[in-house]
Amino acid sequence: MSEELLNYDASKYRTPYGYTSDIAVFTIISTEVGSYKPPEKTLKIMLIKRTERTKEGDLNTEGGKWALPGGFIKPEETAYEAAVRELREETGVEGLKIKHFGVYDKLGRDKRGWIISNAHYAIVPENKLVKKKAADDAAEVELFSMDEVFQLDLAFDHKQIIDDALWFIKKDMSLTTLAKNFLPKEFVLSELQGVLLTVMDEPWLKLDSQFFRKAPTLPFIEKVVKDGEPQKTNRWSKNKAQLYRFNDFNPYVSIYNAKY
Amino acid sequence: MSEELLNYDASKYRTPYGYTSDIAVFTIISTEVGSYKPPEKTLKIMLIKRTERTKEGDLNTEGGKWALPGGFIKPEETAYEAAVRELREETGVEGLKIKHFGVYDKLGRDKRGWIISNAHYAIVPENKLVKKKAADDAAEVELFSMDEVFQLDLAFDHKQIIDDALWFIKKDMSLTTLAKNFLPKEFVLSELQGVLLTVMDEPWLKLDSQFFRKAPTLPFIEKVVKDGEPQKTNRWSKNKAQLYRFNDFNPYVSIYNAKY
DNA sequence: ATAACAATTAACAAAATGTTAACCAAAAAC
DNA sequence: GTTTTTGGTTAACATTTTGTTAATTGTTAT
Repeated sequence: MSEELLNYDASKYRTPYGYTSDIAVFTIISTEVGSYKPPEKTLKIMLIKRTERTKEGDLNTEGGKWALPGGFIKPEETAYEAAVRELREETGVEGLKIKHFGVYDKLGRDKRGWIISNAHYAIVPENKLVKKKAADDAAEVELFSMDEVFQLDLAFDHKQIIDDALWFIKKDMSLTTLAKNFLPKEFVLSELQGVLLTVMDEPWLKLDSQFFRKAPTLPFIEKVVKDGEPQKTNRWSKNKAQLYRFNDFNPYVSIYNAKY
Repeated sequence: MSEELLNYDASKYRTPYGYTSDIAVFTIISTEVGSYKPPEKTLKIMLIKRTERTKEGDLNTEGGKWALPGGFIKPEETAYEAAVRELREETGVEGLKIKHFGVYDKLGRDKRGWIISNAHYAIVPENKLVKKKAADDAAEVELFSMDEVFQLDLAFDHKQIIDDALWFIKKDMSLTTLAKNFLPKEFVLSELQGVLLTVMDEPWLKLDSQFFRKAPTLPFIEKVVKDGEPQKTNRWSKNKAQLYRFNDFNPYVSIYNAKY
């Protein structure tokens, strides 16, 4: 560490004006498209609308614009803890996958001064989001598709943050069993396929015959079996389909032994 | 002061006491083990020793301990820019791969107060590090192997940061062409293999016959050809070996179509 | 010369993949 | 109540990619 740290002189080095935790909350919404058809799935992000005025009646910073949920971090908590807290306050949901993916610290990103944002993404299974409620300073909470969100005039640099979040979520979906956070405990292969396709677009995923042949051999999912009987459902289709669940196998891949 | 700034109630939210950028600088050191033998490669990390006392003669925070290079970020720069600057100051090298990988913000990690560290890793090809020089407040600069570093009593939470950095570098080595940052522009397959093995430990990489058959087909490296003639070298061996270089193919892998 | 050695290259059986077609049970249509 | 359609799943098979072992090549050390 350089000179600064040793002879730390607060007057010499300005301290940040604030440290915030922002969360890009993603969910996948299923819309019924007909009975006994797999529903259409769309990736959505939750945004809140900033109030025009503060409680004191002053004009609010970036008021009226849509923004990521989040807020100032208290000294006694970490950004991750703040994200957990904020997410609970905004959506009423706990125990979700939350992950840090970046820091936004460019001077000027927030007109109030030098404010650092520690950005996270979170995955909410769609059924959990019914409990969502507008929080203290949020006039409205709404879900937007990715197409919609990039049409909006977002607060601060939140467009950039969402862009990056989307990139990370795509990457994590390809490389980890992140998909399980979008799915019920026990699911059918077509549900998994649907989730993957909302985020990734590998062409072979769309080819049912290939996906349905390969998927059962994946080491991180397994058939649900009860009393020796494979469990099936006809949740989505006329024909009974095998239920699967994620096990705790940790997949590992590398570009040096992948196929191309 | 803008209107926004006035409405900001600083008393409500304490501000961090400082915002630092720390860099885990990795390099791979080759030690000759005999002529015409591929040298032994070891992953090393660069640490600096904090001085016992500040220039004013006061006891230095965490003085005498080994620490990651880094320092306070100025409001007008981003953490990334600070990392670039610090790395130049500490090693005299520019244009290197630097990547953010985490934030450390737990209260108590730095005894001086609420200080947030934005952590990066950097990759330095070994020949570049000869230019290293002790910087202003660093009594010493030294390279440590991973075994050595975890024996040391490091300053702050830098042990944790290095642990995490190592994890990220392993991951990035598997999933990106990060290896090219450890290698010269044109390299031989055994050099690539050596670099990969210092960080990853996939068993098949060690099997020469498999590695040497697969590697030439990897889409992101290509044979160096000049005037129709494949370029070869006998840098490391008696027999001439084909030179390769990375091209700009961007490899993409996924756990859903990998082999296991 | 010849043995040793690193760096390939060849050969070939075993496994995985891409592709097309068949199968099956339950609705839905007739 | 028979037939058709639909989603989920298997079967079959040619093609490609692996894992493994052996052979080849050019260069030094002896």
